Amino acid sequence: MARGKIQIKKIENQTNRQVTYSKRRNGLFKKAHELTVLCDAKISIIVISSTQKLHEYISPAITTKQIFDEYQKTVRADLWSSHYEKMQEHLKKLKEINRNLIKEIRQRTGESMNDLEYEHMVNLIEDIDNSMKYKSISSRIDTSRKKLRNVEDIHRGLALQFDARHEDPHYGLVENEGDYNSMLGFPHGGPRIIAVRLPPGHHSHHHPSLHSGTGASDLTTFALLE
Amino acid sequence: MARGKIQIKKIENQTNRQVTYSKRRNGLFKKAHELTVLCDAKISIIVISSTQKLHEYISPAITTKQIFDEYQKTVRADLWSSHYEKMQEHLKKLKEINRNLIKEIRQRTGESMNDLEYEHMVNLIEDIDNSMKYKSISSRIDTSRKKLRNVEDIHRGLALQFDARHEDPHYGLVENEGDYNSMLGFPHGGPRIIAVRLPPGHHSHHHPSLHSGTGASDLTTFALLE
DNA sequence: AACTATTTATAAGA
DNA sequence: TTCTTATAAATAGTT
Repeated sequence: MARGKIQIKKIENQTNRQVTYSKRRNGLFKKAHELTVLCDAKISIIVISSTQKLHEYISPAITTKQIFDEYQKTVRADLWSSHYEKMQEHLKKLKEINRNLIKEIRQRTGESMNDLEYEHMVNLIEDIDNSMKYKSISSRIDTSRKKLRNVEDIHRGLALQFDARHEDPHYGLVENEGDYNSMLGFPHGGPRIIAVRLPPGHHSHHHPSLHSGTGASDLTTFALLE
Repeated sequence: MARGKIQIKKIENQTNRQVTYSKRRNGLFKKAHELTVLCDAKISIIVISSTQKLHEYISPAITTKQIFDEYQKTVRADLWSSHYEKMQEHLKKLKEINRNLIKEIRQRTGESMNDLEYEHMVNLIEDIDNSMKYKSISSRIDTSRKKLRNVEDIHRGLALQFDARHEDPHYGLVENEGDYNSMLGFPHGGPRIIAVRLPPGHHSHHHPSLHSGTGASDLTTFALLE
């Protein structure tokens, strides 16, 4: 940037490169320090030269470790965001499948589900959909996970009921539900849903299930790990 | 740096500071990237604004974690260097004490130690002193530690012999030997030296001890954890 | 390590 | 935010 413009590409001349490295590294650190002072920022710079020598700049009143801890926190938050978005997509798929299942079940079983139950389910799904539009993570994630579990609940219950009658539903079931839990540090599997077949006539008191009470199958789903 | 010079001190106007922060941060990252390309360097920059927002620059083909690992390695190496220097100082003190002890013992016990043994000891100490002048760490540290142990060996043996006769030696014994071992990740205490009193007439085959065979005390030192 | 001719960055204003 | 532009700073090539 002086006495002639240069291209930004590796300087092949070794001596030249060394000189430029030293000059520009100092320039970089100076700029960093100015930014620190002018804007009350905290900056960590670590530079490793082509010869593996290490230089660092660190703002006063902070340590490199502190900055790195902060960085790690943020990265984790970003993972959460991306996880959250994946959850939303997943939910969307489940919602679609559920609609199809409900529709199919209504068509196949006639009035196996009454209008009130149907409304309830649709409203629940809308509710979930709306609640997922909020992006704030931490305070809502538990609620969201519960709702997701409920949707899965419904989904599995319906799918099982459905399977009981149709061997090949031809629905685009979500094949890979995503291993969200391991991303979040849960042991493998994480919170689980289980479906149990109860004796005919038995109805759970714990869980106001949405499953239709008709037909031969009498499935009730339970959320584990509550 | 334009339309008027500014002082490098915190910009009090909030809006202004925000604008400058954004501009200069971009400038800093651009400079960093140029340095990366021109000089084949690896750079990590993490900036935390006064409002705790975090931005980062990282050179292509590397991760922040890798850079930080490298940084930690270097820091550890620096700790080693400083540890090594402390060891050298410690050795110096031990050496001085040993000289005094030897001198004292010679004076007090006459020919309890013959000239050959004395020469041997002095040469050993000189040898240690010389070897400690080399600063390369890793390849020599084990040797050095062994030699330190030997000096401690001698020191303790002499001190014990001496104490056996003089309750108050008035020597400036090193009071705090420094917990080097815990710095180096050894469990507490690390390699130890123990002095045992053997039955009169018994002489160890394992350890050509330098202690004088005269007098009532017959102490032999053993290095543990070999 | 200095020295400068130039390029680049950027402060203030729009 | 983005653009403009006068001016301050950085720096490439040279000594």
